[in-house]
Amino acid sequence: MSQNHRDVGHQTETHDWDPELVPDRRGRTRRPEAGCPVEVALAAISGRWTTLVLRELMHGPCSFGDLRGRLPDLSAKILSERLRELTARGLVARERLPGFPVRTRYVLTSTGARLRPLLVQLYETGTVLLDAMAVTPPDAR
Amino acid sequence: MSQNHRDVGHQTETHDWDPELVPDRRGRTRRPEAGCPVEVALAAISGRWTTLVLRELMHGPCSFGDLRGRLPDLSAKILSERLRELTARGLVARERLPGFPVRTRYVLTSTGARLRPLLVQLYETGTVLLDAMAVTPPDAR
DNA sequence: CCGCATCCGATTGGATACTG
DNA sequence: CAGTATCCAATCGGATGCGG
Repeated sequence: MSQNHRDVGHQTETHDWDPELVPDRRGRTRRPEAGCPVEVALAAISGRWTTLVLRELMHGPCSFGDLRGRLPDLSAKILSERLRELTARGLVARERLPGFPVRTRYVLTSTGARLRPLLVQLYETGTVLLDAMAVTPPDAR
Repeated sequence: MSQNHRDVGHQTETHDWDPELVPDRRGRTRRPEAGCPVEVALAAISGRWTTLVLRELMHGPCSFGDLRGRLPDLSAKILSERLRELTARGLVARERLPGFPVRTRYVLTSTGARLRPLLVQLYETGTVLLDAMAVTPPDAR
């Protein structure tokens, strides 16, 4: 069930596409295009530290200082940059609480929460790769 | 079932960790560390074009020229760079066939094939994000 | 046909210091 | 407490041309 009709439509196709890997036309790109779902997901988590910031927020709302405390080696500049990006992407919301000193909370949006399965899959895949590497050391060529 | 024992062990912990998100100690890092499974998985697919090259190889073995044909906007330099990286990571194997001109085939290793669920999850997550964006336009702040 | 070498512009990450 | 401003080094992606 792999080699089939090459003879339909206007033969613009160059391939047979695996329907699990590429279920619809948006995945049949010849270049890294912004509209491709894979690129969208990668863009959502792109940038160093981003997955760690998301991990913290998955555990619940955090203030700027909370995040700095949990990720002490992440500079304020980068943290603020990441939070701005995530906010711009609609994955995180900033809540300013009244009073003094200013209190701010960062919370995952419902969209941001939907990244959870991806983070879990990243963890699982990474674990698999680590195990495979242990069996077949990286330089067994 | 969220707030519990903070009083065990030597209280080096700062958190309660979500066991689905962070099943073991390797995920409880304060920095992007090479040993963290999430970093390992991200490193495996890192680099522009990498997921596209993997997508092609998931459909079966390819020669250098096959890949160039399928991804015409990917320059030879970058393609060769990506293939070297993937090979060094143990995800792809290079097979040189005898004869002239030289024939080379690139094939996923069994380890490389295990990236499939990650690529599928990236696609699914991207689709979810695209749908969410359609409902709540990116600039609805 | 299958690549590598060189060069270069753009982007990224980070250290440091400063403000409301 | 919650960030922004500047500056700088390193990395990355890509165009072009050469070699086995």
